[in-house]
Amino acid sequence: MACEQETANTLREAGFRVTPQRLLVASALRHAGRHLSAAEIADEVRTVYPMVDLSTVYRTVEMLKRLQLATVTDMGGDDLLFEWSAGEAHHHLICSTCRRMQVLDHRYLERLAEEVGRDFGFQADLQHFAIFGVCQECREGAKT
Amino acid sequence: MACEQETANTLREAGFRVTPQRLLVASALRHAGRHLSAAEIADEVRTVYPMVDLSTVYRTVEMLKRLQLATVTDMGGDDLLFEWSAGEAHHHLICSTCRRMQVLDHRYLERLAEEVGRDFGFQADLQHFAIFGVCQECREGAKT
DNA sequence: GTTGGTGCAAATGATTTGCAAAAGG
DNA sequence: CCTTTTGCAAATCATTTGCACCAAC
Repeated sequence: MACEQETANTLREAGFRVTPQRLLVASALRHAGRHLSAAEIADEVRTVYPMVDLSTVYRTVEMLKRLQLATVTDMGGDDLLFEWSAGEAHHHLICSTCRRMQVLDHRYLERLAEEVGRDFGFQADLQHFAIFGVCQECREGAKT
Repeated sequence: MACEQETANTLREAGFRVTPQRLLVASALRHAGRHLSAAEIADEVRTVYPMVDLSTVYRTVEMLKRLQLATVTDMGGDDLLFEWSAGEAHHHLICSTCRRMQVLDHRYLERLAEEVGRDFGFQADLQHFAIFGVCQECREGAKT
C-alpha cells in the first residue's frame, strides 16, 4: 500500500524505527478523514492488531505531531482529538450549545496570520483552529 | 467597596445567593489583572478567608462564566486559566517555544468574527482567543 | 548486539461529585 | 424554614511514566 510506504519512509528518514503499531496508527488517522480520540485510534488499530496499548497510541501520535503529520486539538471535550494533517489547513466552528462542528476554510484565517506576522514577527500556527460560539440553528432555537 | 456591591447585585439579579466565597473569588479575579489558575484564586481568597475549598473556586468560576463575568482559557499549560472579562476583549499570542505571551488587540479578530457571522450565521465567541506559534525572538534564536 | 519501542501496570493531577452540615433570603 | 451553597473526602479519568522484555536495524 502506497500510503504505508510513504509513512515508513518518512519515519526512517527522521531516524525513527518503523513498527506495525506506528504504521497502523498513521493509517487509522489518514483514512479516518476526521478527528479521532486516542481511544478511537486504539479501537481502529486493534481491529488489525489487537494488543496495542493506549500509551503506544499517545506516544505514536506525539511522534506524528513532531513530524507534522498529525495535529492535536482540544475541542473543548473531555479528550484531545487527533487528525491527519498532510492535507489543506482548515478550521472548525464549534457550537458551545449543540457541540456540532462545521469546517471553516483556511482563507478566513490567512489574513490574520499575515497581520500578526507583519506586526509582531509572530509565526502563528494556524494549521488547525477551533473557534467556539453559537451556531445559527441554536441562535434561532434560543429565540423561542 | 463598590466592586463587591456590583458583583453582589449581579448575582442576586441572576437568582444566585451572595456569599463571601463568591465575592472573594470575583474580587480576586477582578483585581488580579491577569490570568489566574484555580489554585492561585484559592490562594488569593484564603489570605482573607482561609477555609475555602478548591471545589468552591471551580463552582464559583463556572457560575461567573455563565454570567459572562469571567472567561476560561486553556493556554496549553497543565491547568485552565480564569480571567475577569468585564474589560475589553483581547487575545494572546503564545509562543510554543518559550511560553511567553503577548497581548493581541481585539481589532485583529473583529473582521474574522464579522465574516463568520455573515457567512455562516455563527456567533463566534472571540472574547478571548489564544493563538499559538513561535515568537520573533525564538525564530531569530533558531536561526543560530 | 545495541538501541529504541512496546505492553503492562501503576502513578499523576487537575477537575468533579456525593453528602451532611451551615448559611442565605 | 426551605433551598442553595459549602467543605470535606473520595472518585474520575484522560494522559503519563517506570520498567522489563521484545523487535528493528
